[in-house]
Amino acid sequence: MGRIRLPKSEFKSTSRLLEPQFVDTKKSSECTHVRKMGQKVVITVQMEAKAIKQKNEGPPSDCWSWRKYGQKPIKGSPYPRGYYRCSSSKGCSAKKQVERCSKDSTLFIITYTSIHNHPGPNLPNNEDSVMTLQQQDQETMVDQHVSLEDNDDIDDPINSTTTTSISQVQQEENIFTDTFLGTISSDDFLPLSYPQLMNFPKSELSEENDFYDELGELQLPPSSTSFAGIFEEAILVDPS
DNA sequence: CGAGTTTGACCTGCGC
DNA sequence: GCGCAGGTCAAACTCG
Repeated sequence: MGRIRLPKSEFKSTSRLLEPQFVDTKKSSECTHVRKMGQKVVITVQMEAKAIKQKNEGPPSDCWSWRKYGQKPIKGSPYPRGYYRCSSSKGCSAKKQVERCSKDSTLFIITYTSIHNHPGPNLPNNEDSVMTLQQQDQETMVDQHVSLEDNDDIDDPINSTTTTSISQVQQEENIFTDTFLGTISSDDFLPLSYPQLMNFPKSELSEENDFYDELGELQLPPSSTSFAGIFEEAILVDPS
């Protein structure tokens, strides 16, 4: 496949600056898996084999719109890892990686990095999408484990001690829905609508804000300001 | 025609 | 410094 690339200097001055990576604050002892990610959210989703087949082996969907921008075979795993970027909003830096567990092909490991700088598509005024997602949820999700990674070892998120039990998740969901959503059923609320999953610590949010401050020309819409407020108020899951 | 996917090349960080 | 592996880019392609 023919390909024309910008010179290195040109390359850096364009795309790289537009997509800042979280600064890795840890030393080189950490695994390469997370070398460029400051913090991230790892979700493991188990799907029934039937559901996987019905979805053409695709990853479980969530409330956001994602655009795939890459796929790489992962050493030691028979399944490739897919790289997705948020396409719900222009300029959103949210990304996710989807891979399947090498030991359990029905288990999807979804890693979210960066935060959305815009409201999600299934806020309370969008009941249709919520219903659709609820149906998807019931259809495919057998179990969900959620963990908020704080740049710790995530080599085995499935067995990781940082994994939060589903009951804890539901408790947090109730808090969230009671406070912000009101009418939406917490039972069926999908992972990515879920505030603590996107609630990186404030330091990270301020880093993100610093980035936009530096850009100067990229201004967040008012709605995203309140969205960030939601994140800051949401309960943070204690991985321990 | 626009949005999303595929896929090979390229970039970068890390270990040796 | 070199090689490996992970992450990203972007042209070509597909789909609705």
